[in-house]
Amino acid sequence: MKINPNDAADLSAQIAEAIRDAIINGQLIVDERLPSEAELAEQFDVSRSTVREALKRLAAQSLIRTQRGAFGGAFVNRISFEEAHGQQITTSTLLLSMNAVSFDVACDARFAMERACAPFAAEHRNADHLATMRAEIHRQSQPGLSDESWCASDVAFHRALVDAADNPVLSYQLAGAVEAMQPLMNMITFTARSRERIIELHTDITDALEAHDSASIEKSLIDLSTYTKTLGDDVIAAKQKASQT
Amino acid sequence: MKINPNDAADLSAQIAEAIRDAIINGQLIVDERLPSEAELAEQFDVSRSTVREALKRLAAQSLIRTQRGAFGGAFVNRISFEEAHGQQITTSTLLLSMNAVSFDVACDARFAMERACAPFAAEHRNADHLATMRAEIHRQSQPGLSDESWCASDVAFHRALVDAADNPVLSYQLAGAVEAMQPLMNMITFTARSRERIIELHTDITDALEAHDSASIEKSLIDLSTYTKTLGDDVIAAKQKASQT
DNA sequence: AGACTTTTAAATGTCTGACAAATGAAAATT
DNA sequence: AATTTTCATTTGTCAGACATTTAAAAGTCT
Repeated sequence: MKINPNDAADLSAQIAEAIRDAIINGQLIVDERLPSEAELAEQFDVSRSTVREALKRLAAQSLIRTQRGAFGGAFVNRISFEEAHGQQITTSTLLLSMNAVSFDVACDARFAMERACAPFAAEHRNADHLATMRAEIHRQSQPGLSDESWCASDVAFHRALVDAADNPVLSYQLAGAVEAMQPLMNMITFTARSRERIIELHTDITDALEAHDSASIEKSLIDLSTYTKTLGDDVIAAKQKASQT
Repeated sequence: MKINPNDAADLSAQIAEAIRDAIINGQLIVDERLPSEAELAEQFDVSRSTVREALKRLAAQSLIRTQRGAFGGAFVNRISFEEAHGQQITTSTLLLSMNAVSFDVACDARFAMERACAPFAAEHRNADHLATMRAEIHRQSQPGLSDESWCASDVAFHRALVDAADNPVLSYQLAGAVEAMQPLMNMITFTARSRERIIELHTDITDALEAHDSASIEKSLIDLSTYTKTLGDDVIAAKQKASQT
């Protein structure tokens, strides 16, 4: 492994990149042990601190894990769906909150992706998924539920729908999108009437899922998306009106 | 900012987490300057090296950027779609290559998400998108095109379709999924006949897009998904047969 | 006064050397 | 044979030093 001296970036960034490339193109395989920090320092002709900073960068991306002690060291990490999922949520959440993404755009994206898994969910859903969804609907129908609990239940409901597709790649992508939307959804204050309408649609979705009726699931999701956007627009309109006075 | 001394993790990981939390929940806003490394070291009561390792972790996630010199320092970074996209590709690519995701599962996920943006693409596509797609189709139809160039052109084609939806959130999510699939797609050796069939479907998709016909786009995408899975299964079957003899 | 150059202070980047703590293998002991 | 102890290796942390970069501040010239 060599580093490009022309590159203007920091040494630790260059070294991290070199190792990352080695992992991506298979020169370093899962669970393989990297040379010790001292050895890497010698190989790259830098100090141990610089190597350590490079390794921390890789650790932050779950590309390696480290273990102390004799026969410890840095090992190439098999990144799990769980880890990737967590990183995706962090990234997506910040992306949405920092880039003034409009509620409509985010909503469109979210429900479009959710709709994408409808055919698979309709085919692979089992009793557990249906039970989870009905349980969440029941919770949602309880009066006096706080906005926070309502939103958490909403996430759980949609998470179950996504998981019903029984496709880990879809679950990882979609659950990330749904959870990243949470801060935006929390903006909305759900009135008793709007909750009622959403519960109706949730029930429609669950019924259609039980009936393996993909088209109806998609139709209800479109309705839900439209309705959610309406709620969001109302909140924004109310805010603008308030700021004008 | 305080760190939890009960936590068993490394100090640098704890500090990174504390700062990350401060960014996520808005205590640190975009472009705000963090205290200098020396000040952070004092605040957290650790050495400067430890603080630096924490900052490198955050930099690896594009949460901060650093600038040298007087009035330099670490600044909260407004993460761009571009950066998020790059990270997503790295993560997704490794996730797929390291976790033995079956070709069918990945294919299903990819085309399902692409189908999700069909309605939006049908509505928002402009002449540029169509021109890009037709140009890629033309390139694909040239004889003697290497497998690599073929795949690159395929990515560009689908990228244009996704971008036609004119939804940055969808683009970011989907383009990541499409590109992450590339290493799996490269597994397939496209014969002249299979290329011909794919070009046919690409043309159908482009025609439907031009006609604002969302349903036809979706239908062609399903056909393309089915056909691609067939090709993948053939390769796998051929490999198994070869390994048995 | 305004434009240009030089100085300077502050900050990150890198290096060196040291010690602490963990950990599994090997050696010693019972 | 089982248990305990020793020990070498490796990461985690610290302290201090110097190099490099950078923009503001001070100085200089027209």
